[in-house]
Order: sequence, then C-alpha cells, then structure tokens
Amino acid sequence: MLHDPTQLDLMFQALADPARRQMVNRLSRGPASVSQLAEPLAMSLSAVVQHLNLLEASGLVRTQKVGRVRTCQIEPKALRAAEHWINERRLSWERRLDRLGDFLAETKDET
Amino acid sequence: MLHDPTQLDLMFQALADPARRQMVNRLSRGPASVSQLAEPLAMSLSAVVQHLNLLEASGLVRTQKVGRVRTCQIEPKALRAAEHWINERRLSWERRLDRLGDFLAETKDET
DNA sequence: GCAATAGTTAAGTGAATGCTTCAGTGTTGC
DNA sequence: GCAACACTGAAGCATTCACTTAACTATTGC
Repeated sequence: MLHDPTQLDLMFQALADPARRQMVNRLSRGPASVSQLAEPLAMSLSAVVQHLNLLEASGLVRTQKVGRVRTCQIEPKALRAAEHWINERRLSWERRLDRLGDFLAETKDET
Repeated sequence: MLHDPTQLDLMFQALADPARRQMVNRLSRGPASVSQLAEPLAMSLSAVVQHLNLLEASGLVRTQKVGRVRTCQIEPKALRAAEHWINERRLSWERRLDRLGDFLAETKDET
C-alpha cells in the first residue's frame, strides 16, 4: 500500500505545486497551524485550506484539530515512499550503466 | 540551478502523471524509442510525444534523434535533484524529532 | 452573552492539462 | 521513385486546477 500507484499520483501531484512545497518546507521545521502556514503565502486562507486538504489526502501531511486550531505536521513515511520510487528508478538506470561500463572494459581487454 | 524552484515544479509535475511515471519506469531499464515508450500505453502516439516533451522540458529525460527515430534516456541528475529535495525535508523533520526525544529524555532524568 | 479568532464550505471563474484527430515532415528499404 | 515508417505539430475539446469571494460554524477570552 506504500506503493499504491494512485497514492503516488496524489503525492507527486501534491509536490508539483510551489505553494504546497512551501508548506511542506515550513512543516519540515516543525508543526504549524493553518494560519501559520498561510502567513508567508500570497493567497487567501481559503486557498491554503484547499492546498492543505490536498496535502492531507496525499498522505504527506497529517493534521489534528484541538479546539479551533488545526495543527499540521509532516508524515515522513509518505515522503519516504516518494523518495523511494525515484531512488529505485535512478539506481536501476545507474546499475545498468555500470554493467555497460564493465562490459565495455572487458571487451576492450580482449583486443 | 539544480535547485531552481521552477525546475522542481516541472519535475514534480512531470512525475505526477501515471503515464509519464510509466515512461520513466520503462526508461530506467534502458533507452527506448518513442514508439517503444508508447507501446504499453493506451493512448495515441501524439499524446505520448506530448508527455515526452514535458519529461524532456523537466530535465528528467534526454532524447536524441538519429535518422527518423528519437531515442530517449533518463537523466539521473534530475532524478537526484527531486530525490534530494524530498530527502532534505524529511531529514529536517526527523532530526527535529530526535532533538525533541533527547530533550524529553533529559528532562525525565531531571525528575 | 458576545466579539474576535480560526477555520470551513460552496459556488464561480479563467487558465492549464490530457487527451483526440488529422494533416503534415523527414528517413529508410527496396 | 515511392511506400512504409517514425515521428511532429496544430487545432479542438472536456476536465481539472488554483484560485476568488462570501456566507457559515465552532471556540475562546473577557
């Protein structure tokens, strides 16, 4: 379920927007309320809530409401899943290049 | 320039689409032509080319045309940039949690 | 109780996305 | 030369996105 393709969709889609990345960036330095997240962003609070809902749906951010303030924090597990997807593809490519290099070196020896 | 925000936008946006991720996935196993990339996808060749152009604009994929076939391959540097962005935020969060843990452990000692 | 605070929800709008089809262009094999 | 091949580009279209405003709900402080 960490590799559910629709979940990956949601995560990468969430990270594709600069405002949402800024929110994730802010949250990487510690939890924050909705208003705190909104503060540096040049848009309405309503827009921020919509971004936040997307981030939560993607699993990247977890929130909990106490009284009237909703506190948000990063879900590192989800970040790790996205990271992992990229990493596997990159490694697969790089291993292939290594094998190719070895092959070329070997065939060179044989001349 | 590896951390150009608009470049990150393009990369994460490129990765947000399942068809494009499938293309990256295919390319992680080795170079491919446009038709080869298109083959497993349930869409027109034209649509695939459009996806491919996006992937190229994002820097994730590099292509070169020899004769009438365009050969595509992954650009691992770009993948690494995306990976790095996520990794830094996750680590920042996890380090924060560690410090918090240490603090709680220390204050517990003091009782 | 009541005003201020913190967030939520719904409706609407213009721009961007993900396709399609169709009509090209340049390349290759015979 | 010419047919098949491997794309490429433009136009069009439905859907989704990123906002906005405005009206609303639930807490808190006094």
